[in-house]
Amino acid sequence: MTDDATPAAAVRSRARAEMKHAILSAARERLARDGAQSLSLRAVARDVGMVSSAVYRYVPHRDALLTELIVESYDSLGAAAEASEGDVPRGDLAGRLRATGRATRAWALANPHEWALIYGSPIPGYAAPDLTISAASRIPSLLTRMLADAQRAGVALPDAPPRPGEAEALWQVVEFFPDGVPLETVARGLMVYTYLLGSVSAQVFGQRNNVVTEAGAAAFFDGELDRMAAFMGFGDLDG
Amino acid sequence: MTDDATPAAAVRSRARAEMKHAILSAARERLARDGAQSLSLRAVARDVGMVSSAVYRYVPHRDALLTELIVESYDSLGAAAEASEGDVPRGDLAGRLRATGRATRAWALANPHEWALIYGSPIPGYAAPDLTISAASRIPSLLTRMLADAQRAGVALPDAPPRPGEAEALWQVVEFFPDGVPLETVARGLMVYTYLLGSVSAQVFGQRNNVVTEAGAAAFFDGELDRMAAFMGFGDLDG
DNA sequence: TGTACATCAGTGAACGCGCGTTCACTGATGTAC
DNA sequence: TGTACATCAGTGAACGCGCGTTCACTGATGTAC
Repeated sequence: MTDDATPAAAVRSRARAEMKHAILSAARERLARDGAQSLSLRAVARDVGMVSSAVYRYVPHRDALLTELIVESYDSLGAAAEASEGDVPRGDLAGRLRATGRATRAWALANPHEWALIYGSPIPGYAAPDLTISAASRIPSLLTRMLADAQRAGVALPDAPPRPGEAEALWQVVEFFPDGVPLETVARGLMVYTYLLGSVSAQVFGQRNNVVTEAGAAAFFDGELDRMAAFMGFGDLDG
Repeated sequence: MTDDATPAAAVRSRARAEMKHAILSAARERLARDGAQSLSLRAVARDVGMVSSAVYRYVPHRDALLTELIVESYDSLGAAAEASEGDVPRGDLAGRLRATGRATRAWALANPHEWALIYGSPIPGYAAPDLTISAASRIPSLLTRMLADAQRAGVALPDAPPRPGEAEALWQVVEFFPDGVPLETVARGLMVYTYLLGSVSAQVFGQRNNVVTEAGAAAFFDGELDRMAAFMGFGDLDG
């Protein structure tokens, strides 16, 4: 991408990259502090010590800035979850799910505005480009890998007679799984993912205020994860 | 509240009430069309054919308008869910859960901005007053009533050895249940509620685009509800 | 080595917009004597 | 019955703010001959 044909060009393009990085950092900090609604190009320009119009040398428009932050957020969360999950022995499926869930929750509580940006209400007028869609897949990938590993290891995965319409509804998800994973397992896998996002959102967005005590929130979330692991056929907590 | 001591005063207070109603209607329409972000007092004033400052005769400030819309939304959703759930025979617990879930989903898809207002990312700078908290309890009440009915009817509710920290975490929820409902049931009940909000949000906010087919979304949601019913000990789909 | 030219990051002013909220006011209506 | 007064919904102008985006420009730096 960068034109490094001459030393001077290399210097220029490095400076450009640094400037762009500074802009993104400032935007990231704004987002973390005030949320996506107050993220304006003018504010970012101010933070970085520029006149607002100068930012347009680096970012074509406000939405592009948002897109970059969305991708960064997905990646930051994905990396955190992968790191935690990777520390668990491959055979401990419930442990891998627990690590993924805990890392997701911890990241979300530490970065509530970023969480809201990627999993909260859609931003009016903003259409997420395809770029963001692939960045969103790191957590789902962890889950599908668990299920694939489980199947390879011969763990008995949830199975049941097919429900009407479900095969059609889920064909796009089914394609991500190796052959032979039961449809029931695919459906439950998507449910576990749905549950994970739902529970973490409930916690981050304050929907559990006056419901779950602050002191007990982490312990209850562990319980939720273990029950979801049982629901998924990892371990036998479900009795 | 209204001062109807004289006929004239009655006319005045009726006119006042009508005007306030018109303002709220306009605000509700704005919210439904453009979302909470674009809900401004000035826009509402325009819609209702007033100068912006006149609205202050009826609404003390923008946040109060938001609060009224939040309460209205909770009530509208609660009424819809109660109506559907009420049509199901009391003994059919899985059916009651399914009706509640379907009504919630239908309401949310029909009123996505209202859904986002009450269950989406928090609005920056807005602190929900207590008023909204009680309005939020109609759906949870439906769920606790199902569980109370189940217990009264002698249905075997989920039970398990207590998990560390969970009794402490959930004592505020436990208080809503009749004595003798197992802690495991309370925990799962909260999980079903969490799941309901999470799944509906995922659908309303477009997080299932390219995941679940549009044609199959309703069918898959039915499957989710049935699995949650089984998780709750309603019926024996769980095997 | 020296000069004319090209590049391009950053400036500053401006356009046109919308917002929440305040304030002194008008003018219609009803009330009290 | 008639007049002075009180009430109060709605007006219009203003304050002070922030936003995204455009555009002609300056001035430093590097390039080509």
